[in-house]
Amino acid sequence: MKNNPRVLIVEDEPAIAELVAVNLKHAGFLPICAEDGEAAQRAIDAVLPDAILLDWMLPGESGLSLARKWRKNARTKAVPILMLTARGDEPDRIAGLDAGADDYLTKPFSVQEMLARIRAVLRRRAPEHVGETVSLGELLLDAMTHRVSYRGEVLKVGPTEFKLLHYMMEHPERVHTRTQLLDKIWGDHVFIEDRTVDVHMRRLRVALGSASELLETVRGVGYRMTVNPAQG
Amino acid sequence: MKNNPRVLIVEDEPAIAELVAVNLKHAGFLPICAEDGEAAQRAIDAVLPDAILLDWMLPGESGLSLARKWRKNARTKAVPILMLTARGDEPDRIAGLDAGADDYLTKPFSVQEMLARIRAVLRRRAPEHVGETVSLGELLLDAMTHRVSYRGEVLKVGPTEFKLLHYMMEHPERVHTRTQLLDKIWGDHVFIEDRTVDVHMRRLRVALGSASELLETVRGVGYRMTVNPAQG
DNA sequence: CGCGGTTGTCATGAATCTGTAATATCAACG
DNA sequence: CGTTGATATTACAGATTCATGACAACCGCG
Repeated sequence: MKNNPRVLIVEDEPAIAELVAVNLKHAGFLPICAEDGEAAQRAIDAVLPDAILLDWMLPGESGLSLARKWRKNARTKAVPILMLTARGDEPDRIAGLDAGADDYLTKPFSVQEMLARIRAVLRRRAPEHVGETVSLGELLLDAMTHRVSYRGEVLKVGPTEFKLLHYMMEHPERVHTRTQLLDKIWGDHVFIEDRTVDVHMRRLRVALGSASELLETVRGVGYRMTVNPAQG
Repeated sequence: MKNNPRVLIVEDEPAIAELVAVNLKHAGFLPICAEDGEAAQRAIDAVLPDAILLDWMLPGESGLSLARKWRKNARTKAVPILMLTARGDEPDRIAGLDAGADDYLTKPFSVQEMLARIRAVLRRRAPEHVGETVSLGELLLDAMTHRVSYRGEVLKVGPTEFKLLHYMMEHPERVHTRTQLLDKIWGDHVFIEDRTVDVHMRRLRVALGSASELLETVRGVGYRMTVNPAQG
């Protein structure tokens, strides 16, 4: 229930974007909206989504072009792309799939169909995505190899700090109270001081080096990982 | 703060029961005592508690047996049970957890630990409270990420001011008296000067910057948040 | 056993927050 | 206008909360 799949919606028509977002949220996804290629790129740079709903017609860079670009990039290569097209004719479809789209939807489409197809591409990718790498901005964490890197530099992170980081990177932008973190990372049966979390945060910060700016303290509440650290 | 969790204490030793009850009450719980299985059953029949502290050794029916019984009953099935045992050895622990206990405490136990474990089992059962994001015009407040923004700009808001803002944004276009705000945000039991609210409103306004125009003073009554501020 | 590494706790000081009171402004009304 | 009651602003001491460094217990391993 926790790790709702992030679905990036790239759509310039606010009405459609909103409609899709509402339905996705209702279906247990975490929709993120972008009105053009630039905004979409920013969103992807921030947090890698689990799937992308990409409109064919966009102001500026076309959906086709974006799909090609993301397919080339190592980081985004594996993210499934669903093209949204107003036209259903063969040439466009071919072009879209050719550019690297995993599937396509013809407007107008039924909400049910959209959800079904998103689930399908996620299932298809699921095996290779399980326990793979999480990213937050330029910070990468690979659960398999148990490695963390920032801007290419490999960081040495202790066991507990790794688990902390992993959990927080899987739930970015969200404030976690000390108690919540204890429950999730240590287990809710252990009896540990809340303040101990502070110490581990400190250790994590030291390990992260300059990447520690992504880890914010929210006074009176807890901690948060963010792509957009408040500039001091 | 009204709905203090009810904790049923099933313990035949009056001294221990009393000690536990006092500490629970002090920690914001509503303790209910029962000296044996029969009394406990009556208490449960009366009002279903939120958690049960169950002594292992009891006159009459044993704690183990009671736990099993309650676990079978549909009404009490979901109530978390914490076993109190004098012995800490493995067999007892296994038997206790096997009978359906959620956790166990070995006497003598620290009050802090007891409280922590009770809170833990309550949290475990409690639904994950999700913070919704509230908006008022271009002012956004996200409880989940604990962030406030106005026209895209992220604002730094202190703890109390955040709570104030959150509450007032959830009830916009409505005047709140100082007393009402004290009740809702500080809690209806604290004794604080009405005028203190003024100071926090001032702090909130400073934090809001230009967004402070959405926060109006209603002379002689209190404060109000509105989308349509009266023109100066 | 000793060793390096990890873990939870604590003491301390710095940073920030809080409630109150004193003072300055303001708005309404005669 | 000037009075008056209410609100805004400022200053401040006490209280919280957090960061940090130190430390002892612990663990796995040679």
